[in-house]
Amino acid sequence: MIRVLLVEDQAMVRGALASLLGLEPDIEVVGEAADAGEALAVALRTRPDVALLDVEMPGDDGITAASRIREALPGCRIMILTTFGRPGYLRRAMEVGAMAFLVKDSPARELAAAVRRVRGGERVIDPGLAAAALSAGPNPLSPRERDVLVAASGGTSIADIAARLHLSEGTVRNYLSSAIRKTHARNRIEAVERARTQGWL
Amino acid sequence: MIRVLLVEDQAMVRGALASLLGLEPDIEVVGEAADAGEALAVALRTRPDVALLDVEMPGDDGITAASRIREALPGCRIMILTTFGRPGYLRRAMEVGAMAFLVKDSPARELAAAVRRVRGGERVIDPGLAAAALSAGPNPLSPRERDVLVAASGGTSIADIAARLHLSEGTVRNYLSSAIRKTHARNRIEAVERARTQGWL
DNA sequence: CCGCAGATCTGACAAATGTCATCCCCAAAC
DNA sequence: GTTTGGGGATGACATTTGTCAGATCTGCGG
Repeated sequence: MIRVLLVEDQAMVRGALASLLGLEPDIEVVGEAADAGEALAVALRTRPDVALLDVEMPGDDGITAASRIREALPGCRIMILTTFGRPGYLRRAMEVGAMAFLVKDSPARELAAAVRRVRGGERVIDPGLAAAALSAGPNPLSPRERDVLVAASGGTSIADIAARLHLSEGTVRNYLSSAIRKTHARNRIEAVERARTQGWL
Repeated sequence: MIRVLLVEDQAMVRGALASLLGLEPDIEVVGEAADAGEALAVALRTRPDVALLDVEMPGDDGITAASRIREALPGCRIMILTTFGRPGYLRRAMEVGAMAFLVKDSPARELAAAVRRVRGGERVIDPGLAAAALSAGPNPLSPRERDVLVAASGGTSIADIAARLHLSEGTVRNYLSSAIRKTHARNRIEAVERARTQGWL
């Protein structure tokens, strides 16, 4: 039996995935979690062979959770499952030692197959995605530029960003300007958009 | 047997939901579709008792698809399943004659229960969501304001919006200004954000 | 110790954006 | 038949942005 921990914030999707994996005779879902904190706790308690983590969730994301699980249970294999095949996500997932990176719009039957391959020590990564991640290069944003971009999403004004980050307005403008340049965007909103689709935020 | 059509763009989620419903002895998934066009075609071919549609998908959304299915198959009951419990979605779903409105973060076991209740002619709607939809009031945006807001998302400049919609720049500014006022936002980005979370786009 | 890069700030400037008053046209409502 | 509201436009104006050239200060590698 392959013992699997399932981490996904949307309860209905989580239950559905559990039922999907439950169909397989050699796979057993031994734990479920809805967020990063719960994920680590359940992992420690159930000691799964494989942890299957969604990236997008409230609070710390699935890759961060993966990193913590890996520290605590080095034997546990990590699989990342995500709606968005963003290059930056794949890169982070690899840095954290993930064995698989799956996108939710690939066919359902691939999930169990991937779990088996990962348990066997194989890596499972979409070749197209891998190429995109490599050709896109690493995240060009400095930590501060990233902070400012994050704060700028949702239409926050320069003045509010400055207040929230304890910076002068001029500094915020400078960071935004360089973030805009680095993302080849035409304004901060496009910059946020592009950085996000690259998985840089 | 309750014959169900499943419409969801993410293949893995679609497959997982099918497996979840497949566990029920009295429910049969007779068709699957990944977008609005496919949904109508499969509906006509399989004549399901119940169509379970996701809202967010590329191209026409699930509510639009629901409306077309209802026209073509008046006997088919419509259920809407969505990640985001946005008031405007619920309102549109009701206008289109949906019997159920479910959010993906409610528990998995509620899905089959809802399918049965809907087949029995009952409506299934989260009371909290219904209250939110009613208290939020109807969409205050005029059709044109809505168009302009949609075009403005993603950081498009005024000039580009004007070009795309064949309007003068001044007119675009006027529409954006009134959309900003109606959404109680401080700039167009916040306006897009708020309109979107209300389900007005 | 030097140089460099990142973080931070300032001031100045041009361009884009948001607001407002005012106008026209048209169709639906009263 | 007149009021009303949406669609569309113009011009003027204040504010917000994005850009650029400098200018500190810091820690780190050589």
